[in-house]
Amino acid sequence: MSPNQRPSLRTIAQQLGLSTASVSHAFNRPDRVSAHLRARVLAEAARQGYPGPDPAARQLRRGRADALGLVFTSELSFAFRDPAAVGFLEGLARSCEGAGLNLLVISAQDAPGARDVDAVRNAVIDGFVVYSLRDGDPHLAAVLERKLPTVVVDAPEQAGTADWVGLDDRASARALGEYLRQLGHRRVGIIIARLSADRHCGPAGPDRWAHGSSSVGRNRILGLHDGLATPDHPAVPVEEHIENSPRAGADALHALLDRHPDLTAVCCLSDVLAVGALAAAAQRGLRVPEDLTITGFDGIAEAERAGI
Amino acid sequence: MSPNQRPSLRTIAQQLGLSTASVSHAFNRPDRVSAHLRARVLAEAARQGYPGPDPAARQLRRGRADALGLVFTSELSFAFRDPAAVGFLEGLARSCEGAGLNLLVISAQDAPGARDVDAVRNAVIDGFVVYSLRDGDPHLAAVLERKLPTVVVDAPEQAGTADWVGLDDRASARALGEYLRQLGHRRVGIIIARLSADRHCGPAGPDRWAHGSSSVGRNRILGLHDGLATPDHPAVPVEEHIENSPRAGADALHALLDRHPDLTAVCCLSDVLAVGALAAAAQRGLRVPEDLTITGFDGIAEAERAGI
DNA sequence: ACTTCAGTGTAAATCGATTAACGAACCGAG
DNA sequence: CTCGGTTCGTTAATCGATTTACACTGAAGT
Repeated sequence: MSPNQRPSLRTIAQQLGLSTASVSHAFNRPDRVSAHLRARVLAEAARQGYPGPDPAARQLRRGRADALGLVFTSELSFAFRDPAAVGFLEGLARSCEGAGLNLLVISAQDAPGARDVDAVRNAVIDGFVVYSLRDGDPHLAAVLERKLPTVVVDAPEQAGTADWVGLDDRASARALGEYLRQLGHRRVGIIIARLSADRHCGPAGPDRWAHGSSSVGRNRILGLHDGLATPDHPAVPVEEHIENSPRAGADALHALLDRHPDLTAVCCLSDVLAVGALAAAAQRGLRVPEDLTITGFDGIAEAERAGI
Repeated sequence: MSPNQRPSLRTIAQQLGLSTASVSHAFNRPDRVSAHLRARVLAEAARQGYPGPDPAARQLRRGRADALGLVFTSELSFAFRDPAAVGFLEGLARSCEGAGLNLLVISAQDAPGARDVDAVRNAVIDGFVVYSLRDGDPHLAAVLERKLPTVVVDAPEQAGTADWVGLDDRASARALGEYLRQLGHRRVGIIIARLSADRHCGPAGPDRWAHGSSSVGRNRILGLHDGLATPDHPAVPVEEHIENSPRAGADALHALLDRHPDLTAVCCLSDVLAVGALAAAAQRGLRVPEDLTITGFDGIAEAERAGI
């Protein structure tokens, strides 16, 4: 009634001398009111500049938000640059569209904590998708507390009550290792990004990767080891870099070859790294695969183009 | 009380013989209740498995959702592949983190309509950011209907009551055109992606680009024209491609040069296109910039790397 | 004994909508 | 004239929390 009041179902109903129920029906259940009434309601709504039923109120009453929360890797910047992650995001976005769901992106920074976990607590959504978090990330705990339907993608594998999807990284890496072994490779190196939350950059020993907080990375290394290591040849050298990017792959390849000039193959544990490693190999005058074999991991388009 | 009821402030209050107000305070205003009471409440909450105050209810009462809606270009797939868009997304995500806001991504498909605009209608958010939509996109209308604070980025420029940020595309393109002219270029071509919603692929005449539904593209072409065209030299040939990708840039360059072998310079209206065009030029055995000048637009990292 | 005040907790209105269940009017059929 | 069946609308409970007053209890001040 009062002119400066924000319009709502009630203001419309009052103005028209109707019940809010009728107005609600006019919006949501056209078949349950007469065409005439509906027209009157819509007209009055337009007159008052009513934006339609308030989503928050509706969500409270209906108990569903028509939105999904995606808890995404800490470094959004790197995430967006990683075609594997982008591919996943794209697919998810597409499915959501199909299902009429919105997508709420929650980035899981490593930061202090409180503020950020709040994002998980306050998200108005019906369920969570958790993408590739590190072991023990507090966001996952916060997610589980919400008791909403949840799917964990890739990592961490121990996600409590939540559903999990992902590759069997260890088995596939082992297959790759065995294949390389069959090809005759005996001295193989590994390049990987961000085993753990700290910003280590350089060689990583077994103690480090066995306890890294990225289960994906850990499993891929372990798998390669399963496939490659034998009594007659020692631990596989691992080169770690903080970034997952072509540049990082290149830097790491140089570092690795400087330290182990005798390697005949290098496994990059993501395609993005492999792209950089290829470039670095070329720069060193190495022919691939004659002088050096390089492998990737993921199956992204860029990699195909680069001929990995 | 009843054992199978979902926990809420009230179930906790009842169990403890308190008022819901006290329980609410225990959660949000620790200083307004005694430490003892607070502890009891928290304990009971844990016992019942209470996930904390319901975000939807809180949002209804408080009137704010702590979330921003981003209405994003139709083709999410391309959007994610365009470093310019990704850069924007990343920056926005970062700012939201800083402000304690969540980010709700709403993709604006071209599709049928109804279903999709609903996403805009149902989004539980405090404000909109609209990124680079085509003129007349129904999503923008839906956004404006919500009467929330809104910022339109890049396009469309005529955004009604909403705020707008973006480049002065026309002026910067003109500057580029004039610069090329000074360098002595007289025969210049243009490569651009998606002037309009239809899937046109090939040469685009003035009639087409003057009425294209992408104001960004239109302005850049018009600006180049301002800077390049003179009485003694006719309209600048424009080659359009449906995609904004390196491959598209390459295809377009071939098409353009096949049709106009005498061009001395080609302006790609996005860096992504330019990257592809560079590759295509190399493939044709053209040296850049000796035989052919190629320009980009955006300032993305990949472009710098490619030496544009 | 009479304010006054600090410390704690409560009552109750409210945010804006949805939805079962019900009632009134009307209509042709028996 | 009455009965069963539609059609159109309303009543009222409810979703789960927030927040402004206000009430109560002791203790301290005068």
